Amino acid sequence: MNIPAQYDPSLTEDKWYAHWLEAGHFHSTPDDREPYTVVIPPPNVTGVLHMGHMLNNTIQDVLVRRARMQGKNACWVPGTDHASIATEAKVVRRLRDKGIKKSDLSRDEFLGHAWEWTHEHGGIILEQLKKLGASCDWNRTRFTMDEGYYKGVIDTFVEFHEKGLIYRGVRMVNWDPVALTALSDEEVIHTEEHGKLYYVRYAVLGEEDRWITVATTRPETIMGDTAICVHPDDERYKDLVGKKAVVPVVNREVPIIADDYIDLEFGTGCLKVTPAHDMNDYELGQKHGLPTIDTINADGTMSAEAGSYEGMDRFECRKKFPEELERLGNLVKVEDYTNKVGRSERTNAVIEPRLSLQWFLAMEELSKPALEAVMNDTVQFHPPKFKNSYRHWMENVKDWCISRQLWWGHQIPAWFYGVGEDEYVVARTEAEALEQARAKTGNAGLTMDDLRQDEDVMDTWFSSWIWPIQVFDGLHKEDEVAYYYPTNDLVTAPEIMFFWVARMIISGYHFRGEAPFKNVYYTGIVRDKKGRKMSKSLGNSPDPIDLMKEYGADGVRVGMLLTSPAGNDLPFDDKLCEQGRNFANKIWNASRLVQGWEVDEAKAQPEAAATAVAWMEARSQQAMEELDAQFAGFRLSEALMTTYRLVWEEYCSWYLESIKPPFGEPIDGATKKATLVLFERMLKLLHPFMPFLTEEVWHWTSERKGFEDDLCVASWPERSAFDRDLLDQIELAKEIVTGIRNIRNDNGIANKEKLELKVQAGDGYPVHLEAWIAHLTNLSGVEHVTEKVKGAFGFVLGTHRFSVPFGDGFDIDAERAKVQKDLEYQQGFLRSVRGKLSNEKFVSGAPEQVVENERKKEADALAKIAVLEEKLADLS
RNA sequence: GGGCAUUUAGCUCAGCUGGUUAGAGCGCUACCUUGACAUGGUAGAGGUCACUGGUUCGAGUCCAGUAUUGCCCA
Repeated sequence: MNIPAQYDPSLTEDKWYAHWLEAGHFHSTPDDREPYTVVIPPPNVTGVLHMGHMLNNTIQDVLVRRARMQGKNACWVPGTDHASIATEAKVVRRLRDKGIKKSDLSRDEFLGHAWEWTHEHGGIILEQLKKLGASCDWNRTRFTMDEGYYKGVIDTFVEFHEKGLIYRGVRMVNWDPVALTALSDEEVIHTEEHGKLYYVRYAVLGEEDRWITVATTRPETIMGDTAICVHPDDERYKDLVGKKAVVPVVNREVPIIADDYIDLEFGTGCLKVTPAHDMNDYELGQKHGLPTIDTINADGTMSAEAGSYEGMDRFECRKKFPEELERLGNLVKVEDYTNKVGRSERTNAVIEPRLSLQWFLAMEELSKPALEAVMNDTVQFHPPKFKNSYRHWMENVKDWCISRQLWWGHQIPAWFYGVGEDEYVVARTEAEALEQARAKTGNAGLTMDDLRQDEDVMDTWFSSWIWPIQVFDGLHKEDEVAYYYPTNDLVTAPEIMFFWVARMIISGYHFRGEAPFKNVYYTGIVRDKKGRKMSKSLGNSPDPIDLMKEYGADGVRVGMLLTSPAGNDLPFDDKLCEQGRNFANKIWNASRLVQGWEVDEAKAQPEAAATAVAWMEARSQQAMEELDAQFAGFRLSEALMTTYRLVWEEYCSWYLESIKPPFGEPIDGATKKATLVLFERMLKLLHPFMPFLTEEVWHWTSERKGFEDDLCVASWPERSAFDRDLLDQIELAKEIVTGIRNIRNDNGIANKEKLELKVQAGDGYPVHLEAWIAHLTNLSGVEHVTEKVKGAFGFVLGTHRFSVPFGDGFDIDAERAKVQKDLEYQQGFLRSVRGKLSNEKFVSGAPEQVVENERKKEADALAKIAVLEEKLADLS
């Protein structure tokens, strides 16, 4: 076989992905096996793959592929999210580019455009995931607005409404004046921004030249003031409480009230209370029975209540209004000020707290079992540090505003039959709604034309929170959900712990009485080299598809996982993918080597090879033991590193070098056979991380007859007892090898030149490994001696002493310096050990085992020092 | 402002219940090319474990404080 020296992923990846699909390896149906289920965090339907997806889905695929090989019925359910606000914003933008305004369209016309966009761009991201090798069950692909799913969302709404948990209410909400919709708290991003703090004085009614001064960052809301508030203990203003102040410009008389909410230190200690435009003021207003005057329209312009400013943008008004205050003598001073400003996650518009009538879901009772489940580890968080913030949020959970003033999404199934805000019914279908409305009104003549459905849609998360149930149509039928639910592992970003994870656990308990998954693995944020979050606007995110073209999907997968412990940010660097690609190439070449060996069945197995086989057998078992622990703890980076070192360092650098026959010679049958067994084990361990390359070379190692022989569905290697003593002995033998190589290196002795080794063996010297050592270091022979060897390079390991007789012209000074350095190290070591042993308290206080250990170290160090001193004397 | 984390080699990270003068990968340095792979091999250098105090026979590991960086919440 003529195989190129370099691995070319483009020749294998598409081929094997198509092969796996054809074989149906990723498709799952319920059977007798233990299920292993993962539901994908559904990406936005019109999104494209970014580095965050790459990380997230690589992790999921590693877990799923490993489970599949372990004989579980692995089911990874893919799908997409309709992403109400994000998608609608994109559609609006596209229509605007075509010169169409959303307001010129009917709801149905707009939805037509949105569906068109969805069909055009939807699913691109799923195709991209296939390039990554994601082993999803594509037959199960769901969309949060496909027919069955839509129905599930509506049913959920109706059920909670029937239980009295969904209600309508006037609340202060986060209003996005650009998207013209309410947002949940989680969709608002707070950042520090520079602004100004305006000091404005209000005349106190009935007192000559008495003023009360407030500090505000939002002077444009002054016209909506309905009180001035001071702290009840504030001596400065005590006598003013109960009096009235006059709001400048609009000349409204408002009460001066007292409340301990006020921060004495902030500004002047006086607060203007504007219940219509500030969350806290609203609560103060409720508490003190203040009127609410709304001076800002939904689109962010000033309302009729703002008098001559009507129609002016709120930020323009913020500039103009203080000018009028100054003319009137009410503006005291203006300071520069930095404060937190909330902006819409989607449109970046400054959020306007706004009173509006919205739909809410009462959360307090619902969330209790979900809090409990995480705190008692029924649902385990990885890493567990996230339990803290989860608890904090769940203990302070607020009612969920689930309505959005958008068109793209699940329309709220409420129909109004009258003009009053309470004159509505909630139903699964129009027919049901009509029936209910007739019953409620007693008017049997009511028709659909008399009903008007609520214009709003539901928050996107109100559909994705039932994802682990409804991807199996679990709200409507039991067959599949009973088998696959609860799912096993969820892999997601901590940013959406509240949006999504917490709510899935809540809905899981509500609908199925148990949590939707057992483990939640939180990935970190992918950052660039400078530590910045990767984002489209910064343009610092590489295109994953380009990366996969350059380094291969396997290379990128390895790159993503190399430095990403759970919950830690991933400082991404192309270098990591390069490392992954190099690793792929290494495996490729190791395969080439093994593949190329001719076998001579008559040839006896060399002792060195037999040793190597026994050692590699034990070493790979030991690595599998480590891997199991690492996977159990979701320490995937460590698991990858364990596999990486096992394959590269131990299998390639030590094992293959140990068994390699001399150039041009065949290998003996026993060694070749054992090597193939070991190599297949390596491929299995590698497969979850590097599926394409491993599947390719898997098919070289032996004849594969059908789909069932694919590595993708091969059985995970079985654990068995292994020879730990041999592993320890080999570690010592490796040090001997290194010692001899060092002598060659330091003295410029070529590898071809045979050397003689003389050994003064101490206790536990691994004499049976000598053939192996000799093979790796090209020795002419090993001689055991009892006397010290003169005229030789030497090194000491434990109580064993090794010498290599000098050849011609060696550097005696360099050798002496080396011995001297070693001696100093040993003397320092001895001092530290003796420091402990001479400490009365250590000897009496520390456990016997520990003291014993120190005594042994002391003895070893003394022996080594004696040898080194002797050696030094020889050299002088 | 409140809460939670972080701080160990040039970089990215391990180091579990305190007990080898601290480990890995990458990078770096030296040497090595007819031989699986230079996307490689062999070897090497590199750390007062953020700082200050404390507990202990013994602290990277526990406690307190300070500083640092980051995240979440208000």
